[in-house]
Amino acid sequence: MDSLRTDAHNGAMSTDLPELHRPDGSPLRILAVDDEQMLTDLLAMALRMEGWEVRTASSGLEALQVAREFEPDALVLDIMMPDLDGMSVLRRLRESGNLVPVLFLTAKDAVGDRIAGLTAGGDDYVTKPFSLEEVIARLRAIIRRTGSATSDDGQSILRVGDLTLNEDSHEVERDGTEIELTATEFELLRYLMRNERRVLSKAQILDRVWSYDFGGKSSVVELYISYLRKKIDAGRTPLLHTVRGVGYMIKAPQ
Amino acid sequence: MDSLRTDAHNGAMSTDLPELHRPDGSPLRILAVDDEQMLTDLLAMALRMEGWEVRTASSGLEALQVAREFEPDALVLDIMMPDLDGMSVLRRLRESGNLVPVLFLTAKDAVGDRIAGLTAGGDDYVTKPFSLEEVIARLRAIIRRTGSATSDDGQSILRVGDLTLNEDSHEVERDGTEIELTATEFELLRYLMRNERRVLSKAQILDRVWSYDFGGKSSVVELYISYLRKKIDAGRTPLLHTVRGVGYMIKAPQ
DNA sequence: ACGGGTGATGAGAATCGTATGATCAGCGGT
DNA sequence: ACCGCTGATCATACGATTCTCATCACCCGT
Repeated sequence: MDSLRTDAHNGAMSTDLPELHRPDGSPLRILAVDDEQMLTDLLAMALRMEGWEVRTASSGLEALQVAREFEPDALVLDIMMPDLDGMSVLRRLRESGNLVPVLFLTAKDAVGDRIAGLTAGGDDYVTKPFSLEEVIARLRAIIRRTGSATSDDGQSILRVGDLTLNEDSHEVERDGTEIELTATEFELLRYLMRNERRVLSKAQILDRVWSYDFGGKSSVVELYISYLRKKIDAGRTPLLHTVRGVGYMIKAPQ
Repeated sequence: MDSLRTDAHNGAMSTDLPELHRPDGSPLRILAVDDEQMLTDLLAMALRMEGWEVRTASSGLEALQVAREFEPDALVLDIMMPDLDGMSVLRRLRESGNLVPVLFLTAKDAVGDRIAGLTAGGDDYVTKPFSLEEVIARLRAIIRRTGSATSDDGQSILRVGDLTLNEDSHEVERDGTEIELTATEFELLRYLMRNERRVLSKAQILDRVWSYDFGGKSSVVELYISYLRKKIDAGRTPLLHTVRGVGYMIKAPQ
C-alpha cells in the first residue's frame, strides 16, 4: 500500500482561496486531541499541510493544559478518552470562558450518546473512521461560523473556470447548469478544486478523500474521476485532466 | 443520529434576513439567567451563534447586578431559582424603571402559577424543556415588539421562492394558498427557511428544533421532512431538497 | 508496429440512507 | 374520563451509492 506518502500539496499555496487566518494574519492554530497517536499524527500532518499551526495532546487533561497556553482557534477532540472525556473537556473549557469551536471525533455507533445539543453551539462532530477532507472541511466551517477568524470571502464558493462549488449548499454548477453529485464525488471535486492546477496523485487523493481505514485499491479514484467527468466535463471543454503516471488535476481552460 | 455535522448556521450569515440589532448597529445583548449551568451554557452558545452578545447569571441577585452594568436588550429568565425568583427579578427591574423585555423559562407543570398576565407586558414565556428554535423565535418577537431594536424589515416574513412564512401570524402559504402546519412542522420549516441554501444536518436540526432533552433518534427529522413535503411540495416544484449523506436544505427553484 | 502497462468505463453486487405507512403514546379539550 | 390530534417509534421497501471485477482503449517506449 502506499500509505505513507506525505505529500505536501497544500503547503505552499499560491492561489487565492478563501483561506482562513487569524485576525493578525498569522496562521490558524489547531489543537488535536486523541489517545491514539496514529490519529493525532495523521491529523497533525494533514492540518500542517493546510498551513496551520498544530499541537497535539493524548488526553483530556493534557488538552486543557495545552489549550491554556497555546490558545488554539479550534480543537479536534476525541470523545472517548481514558482520563477526561471530550465532553468534559468542552465543559471545562466553557466554564473558564473559552469559546473556541470544537470538532468532536466519535465512534460510529456511539453517536447517539450525548452529542445532542452540540451543534447548537457552533460545534460539530465527525464519526470515525473519517476522511481528512471531511475533517478539514468541517473545521473550516466551524471556524468560519464562529467568526474567530477572518476569511477572504464569507461565501465559501470555489471556482475553476465556469465551474462553481458552494461549500455551504453543496451546490455545484457549470456554466449555470446545476450538477448533482454524490457525497464522495463532492469531496473529490472539492479537493481537486482547492488544488487547482496542481497534479494530485491517486495516493494523495485516496489519503485525503477516503477514510483512513479504507482497504480497497486506488483504482476507485479512477472510477470516481470517470464519474466526475461524465457529470462535469460531458461534451464540454474538459476541466479534469489526467497526467499519465502522475495523477489528476483540475484547471480552467487556457 | 447521524454523522453529520455542522453548523452554526446563523453565525456569519451573509443573507438578508430580518436581522435584529441595536439602534447603533452593534449586536443585541442578551442576559440568560438560570441556576442550571447546563441551560445557561446551552442558551449562551446558541444565542452567540445568532450573532448576539451574551452574559449569563445563575441567580436572581446576580441577574440584577449584571443587568445593571450590561444593559441587555432582553432577558431569558428562569422563574424558579433559589435566592430571588424570576418574578421578583422582573418586579425589581420594573421598579427601577427598566423596561427590558423578558422571556421566562418555566417548568411545564408550574405554568398555572402566576404566569398569567405576564404576556400583557410584552413579556413572554416558554416551558421547559424547550427547543432553541422556540426560545430564539420568541426572543426575537418580544425584542421586535418592544421596539428596543431596529430590524431590517418590520414584517418578519420569510420567503423562499413562492413560499412565505409569517413569523408573527404563523401563516404559511405557497403560491397564495394557505398551508396548515403543526407547531413542530412550523419550527422545522422556519429553521430551514432562515437558512436557505444551506444544507442542515439532521443533527443540527435535531439540536435546534427539538427540545434539549429529546432522547429519540434523528429519524424523526426524516419523518417531519416527509410531512412538510406533503404539505408544501405536493405536486409542485420541490423546495425541500435531500442532500444524501449530508442533510436537508430549502431553496428556491432555479 | 508491438507489447506492457496504465487508465477508462460498463455491469453488477453489497451496502447504506431515506421515505413512508402503520402503530403506539401522550396531552389537551370537551 | 373520553376522544381526537399531535408527536414518536417501528418496520419495511425502495432507491442511491459505493466498490469490485472485467474488459477495453490508449499511451509510450522500444
